[in-house]
Amino acid sequence: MHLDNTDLQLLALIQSNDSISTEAMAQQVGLSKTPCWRRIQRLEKSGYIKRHVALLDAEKLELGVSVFVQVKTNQHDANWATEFAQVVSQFPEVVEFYRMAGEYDYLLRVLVKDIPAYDQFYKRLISATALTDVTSNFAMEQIKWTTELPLPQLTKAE
Amino acid sequence: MHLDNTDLQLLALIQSNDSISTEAMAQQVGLSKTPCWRRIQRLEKSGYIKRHVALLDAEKLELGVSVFVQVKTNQHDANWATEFAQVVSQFPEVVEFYRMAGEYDYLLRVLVKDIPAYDQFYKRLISATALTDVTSNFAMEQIKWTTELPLPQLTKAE
DNA sequence: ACCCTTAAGAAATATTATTCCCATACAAAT
DNA sequence: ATTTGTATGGGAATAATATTTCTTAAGGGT
Repeated sequence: MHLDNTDLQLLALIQSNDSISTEAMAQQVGLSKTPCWRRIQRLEKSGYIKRHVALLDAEKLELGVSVFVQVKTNQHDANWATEFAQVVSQFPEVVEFYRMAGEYDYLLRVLVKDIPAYDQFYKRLISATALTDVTSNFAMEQIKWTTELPLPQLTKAE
Repeated sequence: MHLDNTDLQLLALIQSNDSISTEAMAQQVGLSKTPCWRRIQRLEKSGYIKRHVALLDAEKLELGVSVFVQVKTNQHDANWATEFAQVVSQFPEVVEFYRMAGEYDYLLRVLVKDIPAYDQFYKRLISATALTDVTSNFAMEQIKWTTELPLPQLTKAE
């Protein structure tokens, strides 16, 4: 499926602000609301738009501490990996979870209230997974965090 | 400001799915739509709800590669740090950016199409910041990624 | 009992989303 | 050149939803 300039503009708009009405969006991209609405429908059905969510204030909700957890393991068979992915993903505190190339095997971002809360989490993690080589790195400050994908710059003409 | 169980339920709901109508939300938390709507307004005005966004499919948009960049520096004065934060935040590819405790000073998550695209980014980053100690770690697989905060479990009675 | 505050809900209204119908542009086929 | 099909846009009507308005009930303090 092909995305033209207008589609990209709409995606850029909607990933930055989803409160805006179809009519207002239409104006911004130079369409009337019907074709604009249809394009967004199409982007949703084709999966470019995955979901609509509200972003909450982590600080206000006492979840201001991000901890990055590096995991090394010597278990490398597929079954173990699947099981491990399953178990770790269950934890709501684990908001990001990657399998890595290089130095360590997995990287987690864990979101907690404070250090003691992290310690609680850590103990649960260890007992659930029997990991041994786990390094925790604490973030002091979140300088930037965005859900906006770096979309390609729009071409002037098509 | 105090959040009761219903507020937390609403936050949990809306951070998971913002397409749902006020009426449907109201049903789920056992309210009629007016008080439900008012609670959400209140949560927005008080800042618990920061914004409403659409989440796009990074794979489909050819932005499937996450690179974690660890930065060490010996510059530690406040002016330099402010300037650095500014410059790095400008890059749209930098979707997360933390100041860290411990081993390294900063951690970035950079979102790119592929390795060559990362190399392009890397060169721009280096020339913009004059950094020397930079380690790049590539994610092979994104096992979990969510914007949903781990909200406290709801209490049975208040 | 009385006042005051807080929160709920029903109904009315305003706004927005969605559908329906038609128009235009362009390309391929005859 | 005319036709036919396909893709895209837009105006107007309708349906759904958000927002306001008004009213009621419950609890706490005097």
